[in-house]
Amino acid sequence: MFVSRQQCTLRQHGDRQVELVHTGAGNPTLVLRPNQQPQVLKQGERAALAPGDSFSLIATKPEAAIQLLWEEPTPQQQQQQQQQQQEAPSRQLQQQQGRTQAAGQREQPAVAEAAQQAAGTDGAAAASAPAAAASAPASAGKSTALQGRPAAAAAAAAARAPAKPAAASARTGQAKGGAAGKLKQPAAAAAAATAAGDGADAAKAAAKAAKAAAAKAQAAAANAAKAAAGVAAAAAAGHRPVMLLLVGMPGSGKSTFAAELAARSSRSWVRVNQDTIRGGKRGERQACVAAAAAALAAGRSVTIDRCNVDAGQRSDFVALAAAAGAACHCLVLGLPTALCLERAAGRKGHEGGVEGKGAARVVGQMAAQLKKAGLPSAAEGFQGVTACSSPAQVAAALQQWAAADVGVPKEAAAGASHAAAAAAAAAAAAAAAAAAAGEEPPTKRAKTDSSSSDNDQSCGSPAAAAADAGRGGQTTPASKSSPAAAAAAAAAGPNAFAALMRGAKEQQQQQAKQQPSPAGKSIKPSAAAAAAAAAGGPAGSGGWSTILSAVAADPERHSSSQTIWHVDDTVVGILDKYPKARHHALLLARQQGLHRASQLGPQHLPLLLHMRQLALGWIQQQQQQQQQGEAAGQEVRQQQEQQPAGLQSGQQQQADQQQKQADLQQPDLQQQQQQQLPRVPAGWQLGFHSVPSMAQLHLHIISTDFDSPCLKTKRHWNSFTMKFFLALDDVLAALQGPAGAVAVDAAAAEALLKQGLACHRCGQGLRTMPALKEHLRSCGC
DNA sequence: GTTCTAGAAC
DNA sequence: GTTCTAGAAC
Repeated sequence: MFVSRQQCTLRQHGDRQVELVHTGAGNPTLVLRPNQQPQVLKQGERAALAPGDSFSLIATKPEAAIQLLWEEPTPQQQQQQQQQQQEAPSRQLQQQQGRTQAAGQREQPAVAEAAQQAAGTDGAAAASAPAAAASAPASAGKSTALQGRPAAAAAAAAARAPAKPAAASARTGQAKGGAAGKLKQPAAAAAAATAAGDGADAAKAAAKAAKAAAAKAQAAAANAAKAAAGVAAAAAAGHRPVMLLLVGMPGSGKSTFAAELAARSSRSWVRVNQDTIRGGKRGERQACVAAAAAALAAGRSVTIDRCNVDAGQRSDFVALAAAAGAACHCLVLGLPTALCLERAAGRKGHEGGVEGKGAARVVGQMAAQLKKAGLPSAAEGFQGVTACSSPAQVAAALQQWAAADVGVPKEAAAGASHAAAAAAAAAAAAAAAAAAAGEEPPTKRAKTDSSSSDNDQSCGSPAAAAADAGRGGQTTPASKSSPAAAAAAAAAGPNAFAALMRGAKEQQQQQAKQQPSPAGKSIKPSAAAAAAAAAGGPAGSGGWSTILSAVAADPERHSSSQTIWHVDDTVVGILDKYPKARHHALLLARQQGLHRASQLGPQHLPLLLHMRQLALGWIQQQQQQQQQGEAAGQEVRQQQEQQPAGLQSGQQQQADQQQKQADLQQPDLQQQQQQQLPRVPAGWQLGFHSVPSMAQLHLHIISTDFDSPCLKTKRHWNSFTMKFFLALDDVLAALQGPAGAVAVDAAAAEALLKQGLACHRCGQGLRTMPALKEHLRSCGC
């Protein structure tokens, strides 16, 4: 199987229409865009793109190729554009400043830049698909094409090209580099003068410093006041703004993350960047604080896109958010220094001038500062701190942030249709329950945990916070002595699955009462269930078998339950009511009538890839939570000391170790190199049951420890360890193969469930389930 | 999917 | 006697 996925953002391209054109050898390429249905692009087909579109390309075969085409403007249009640019550069700058980076770029076309990069740096990738060049349509003259470039290469080049607002084009040479170095803090000046023994100057400097401090306090108070009013108004309208403070060295992808988040999220995000805060030029931190306050005042969420290397630099923003009543989260983009350096050195037109040969010095300085300062801590006032140490983790964090609605109050989320409103509501409910029971809410608990170590990291990703809150509600049920506590406990109590099971039964009973038979006797529940099953799907013979269909059809109805961890237009993620391992979740397809893997076809590839991405994100959250629970503060400090980059976490070490195990388990390195999708971590498996008991296609996400009291029977065991379990990647391969389908022999699959028990690791046969479980505990295989 | 229970296995 | 399984019921 070959699946290559690349993400990129299309920059403004004048007023020209931009299109993706498939020029490959007949293998479809998938085009994914936020808030749009995935599009399968076949040979010769085109997809129109709007300026600022963020999109992903998934090439399903190496020879698949995509070209970016655009209509050349007429001379008259060119003249008109030039005139507009000459007349209103300042207006353009102002407009750019107020927009997201992804949507506001009016610089040179990304496609052209991508082509330049491809010619210079991506020759190998381009050369990997000579067929694409040969098959490129002769459309020159009317359009300009990236001739001979496969989709993956084009997308990779575009993705590597750093996003670049128009402000950068207007930046003067004077603004580059050391503007920040010329700034002096009043307090520092006063201290210096005092140390020099200059009494009069010292007094002047002290007075100046005091005046500056007073002015700063006054400005902070004013900022907080207007921000608080905006946040309160937005909250009343159902969308409480949040602040996301990014931490990372140049080249770590902060700006790209902010732009992508703005493009993908249903929230309205404002990106505050210190490099462009002063009319496109670098400004002071306080200007960023003011801009953040203005964003919150306007009811918008805000990303703080600057290095934010130490707690001191972050404190003003945290204080602002706290004063305004907005949740403040921290995301650390702790990518390896070498990678950041490579990125920074290779980019052109960076808004802060950190590029080319000069980038090494800046990146080095920032790396040293970050290492010295250590990881941000929730104790600084963050609701959550998420540390990413690889591009894959950053991508997962982006996906989570784009999908989650952090900070949405419960009452607002109840009627919201946004993806993770349910999770946010669950978190709020669990927090209320914990508070009513005299406990700290999850967010405060995170602070307490992290306070055990200055450098401890807590993982406060949106969904992780919700999941954490959910578990808290389960393990520490609230007292029902007060109405508030009872309501909260009801919201955070038994999960949706249990409620649904009860609901289905009650519904059957009600139907039986309301529809007496002609003889005056009630219809048996089993008859009603059979009717429901016949209408709802092929699986099962009771009402329970259609429960998942009910969740998939109407997740909002069950939004008070913490078992729902993800909702979007195509899938719903829930925790398995009866987990067969320490970690076990399900991703439900929402398409009606889609019940089992044997119904899948190539048209479902976007859905399955989407599920795969979500599943990996959920796994990462579980790993983070596990790491958070296991890691003592001392261990974390030791790990940080061992990592030169200063940001690589214990979690990454664990991931690396798992990756090594995965490598050992998967010796086909060539295939792995071709397959550019992130791999499923060792110790986890994703897949479908060949013959599911329950209707509605559901992907199992399960850890392979199989350590759970709910795993009781031979059927349970074999359903996850035999070929009865269809691995997602095998399903993807089958759908891309000649058959384009998953072949399932139901009778053979059922027979597998009755075979003898054997350890999934060492293969040892065991006679009974208790013997197997004892073996799993003691064998260490 | 789980729970219940009769009966086989030990 | 207890433990465990398999199938019916839900």
